Amino acid sequence: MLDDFLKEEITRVIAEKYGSTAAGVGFAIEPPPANQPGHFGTNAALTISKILKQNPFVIGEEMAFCLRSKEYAQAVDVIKPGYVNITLKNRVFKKELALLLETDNYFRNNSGAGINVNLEFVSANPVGPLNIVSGRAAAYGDTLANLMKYSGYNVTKETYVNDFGRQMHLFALSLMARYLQSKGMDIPMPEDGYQGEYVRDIAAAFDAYKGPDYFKKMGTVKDPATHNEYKEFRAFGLDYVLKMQKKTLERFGVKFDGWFSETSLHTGGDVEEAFEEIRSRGLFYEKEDAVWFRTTDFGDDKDRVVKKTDGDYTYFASDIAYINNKLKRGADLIINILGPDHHGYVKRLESIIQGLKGRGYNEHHLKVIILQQVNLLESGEKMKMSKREGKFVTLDELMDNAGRDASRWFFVMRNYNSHLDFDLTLAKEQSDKNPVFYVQYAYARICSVFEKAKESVKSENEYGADGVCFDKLEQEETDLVRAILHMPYAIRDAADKFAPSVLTQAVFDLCGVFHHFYAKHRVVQEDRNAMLKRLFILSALKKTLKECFDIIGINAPEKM
RNA sequence: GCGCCCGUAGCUCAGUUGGAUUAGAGCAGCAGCCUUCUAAGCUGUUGGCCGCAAGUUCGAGUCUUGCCGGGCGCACCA
Repeated sequence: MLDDFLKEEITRVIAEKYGSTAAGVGFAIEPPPANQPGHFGTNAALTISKILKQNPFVIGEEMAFCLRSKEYAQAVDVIKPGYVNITLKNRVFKKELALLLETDNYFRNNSGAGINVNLEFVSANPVGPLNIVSGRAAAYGDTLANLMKYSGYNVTKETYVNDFGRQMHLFALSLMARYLQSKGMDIPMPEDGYQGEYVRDIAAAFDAYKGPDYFKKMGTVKDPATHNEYKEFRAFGLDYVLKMQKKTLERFGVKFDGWFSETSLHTGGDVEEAFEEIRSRGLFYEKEDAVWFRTTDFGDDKDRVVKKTDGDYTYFASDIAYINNKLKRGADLIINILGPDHHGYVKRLESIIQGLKGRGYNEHHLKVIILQQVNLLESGEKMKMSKREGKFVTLDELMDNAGRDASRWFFVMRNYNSHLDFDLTLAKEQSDKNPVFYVQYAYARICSVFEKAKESVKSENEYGADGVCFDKLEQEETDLVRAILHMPYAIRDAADKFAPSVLTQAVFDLCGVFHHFYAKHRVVQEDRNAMLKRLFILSALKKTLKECFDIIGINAPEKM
């Protein structure tokens, strides 16, 4: 990466001239503003001037003097407060592009080498179709997983199936009621039951699966919750919904390494094992016949019940066991992606990891990411969603209207701490307002250029690094090359910040630079040297975009 | 009342550990560009007391405090 190379070079210069203390101060490498010279600029002189207590401009001049003698430097300028801008020789760019084209892992880095990450996301109740809130989590989590893999992390993508508690129970009762109603029985839906139309569909599927004799066998149903057949409805409903959710996610391009059942934590002894660990640290106590976790030790508002007076475990108990289970499976870093209604839960999760592993465990071991809410707009109006009432837009419906690519792009284009407005009307239009078309169009255009070039260039080898001349580059060519070479940096940055939006932004910018270049310069043309040079640059761009699209999980269309 | 997130252009958002005498994009608005590799594109232009007020600093959209406004959460529910 060129950014890294220059950072090392500048650090070396600082160390030689001003010593190791100054070299330890952070600084930025960034492209200078359009009206300033240079390919890369640094504010290093400004940041170290604080500890050196010297005029930053003088420091900048001294640094520039050292840098000018380097073989890669064409020119070095020092600008007003003390910015040092480096203009690189063109052959440096050519060499770097050649490297990009030759290496398989050019866009990868090692900042997360050897770290096992358990990345949990979606984790929806298995009681219905996935909605757009899960959609945002799915797109975000999947892209983050890809980014972290590019940074060398060993990532396990996992989703948690809440098949143990009250919601599952209500769903099973709802299903049973719909089934019995379809048989003409006057069975009311449970209070807070699931009213969605899809429950009737599942009841019909149950009926088809079991056959007509099943109903006769059931006898009179007084209390569905204690009826003999309750468990069968529950099992069937769970299985049906999970298959449905898996299908939706598959269509969305998201595949989990594991679907983890909450029930298995209770049947497999994980709960007691985890409790033992926390109890041994003296963090549990009994009060009013319930067991409490002293989470206030870790900054929580109040202590939390893990085992109720009636002997049942709370949902929090499952979480304790689940985190313990993840640790046992070798996770060094546990990432939880949660919905906006869960931020009160962060302290509790942090308490768990410290209760299990001891104090001092922090965000390097557990990172909770709260995805802010998705507002669904229709013609600019906010739509209200409620799962209970069965009024919500499903992820499938979204894909029907907007397509997978636009949906995924929209979900990750904003950072996780921003509310996301998703305008259905806009997405349905599939118009140029949609940024995903802008970037895909760039890719299709490049493919089109290569198609056209076949008429005048026999073999791809002709525009390999050896066959092209970089002595002279147009401004738009230099801009394009710089934008391409910035991408590995953007990928690492996006992973470090858990922010896929950094990548979509960089891709969008890169495509803008390309469209600008395309409008100004022809690729296929009489001047053979210029043509080959541009084909060389575009082949690097094509590879770059393809990799970025793969990370984001969108298609790279050759024609549009 | 307490806690978390957020207030930047008409709308949706960028703005890296404070720094380029001019705060950036996209959409919307206005004005242009297709005998030439895809006009889903390009070019130009309009539009900002960066919520308000103090403080720290040579320097604040960025840090501190207070206030105002919006969203969400504060269960022996999940």
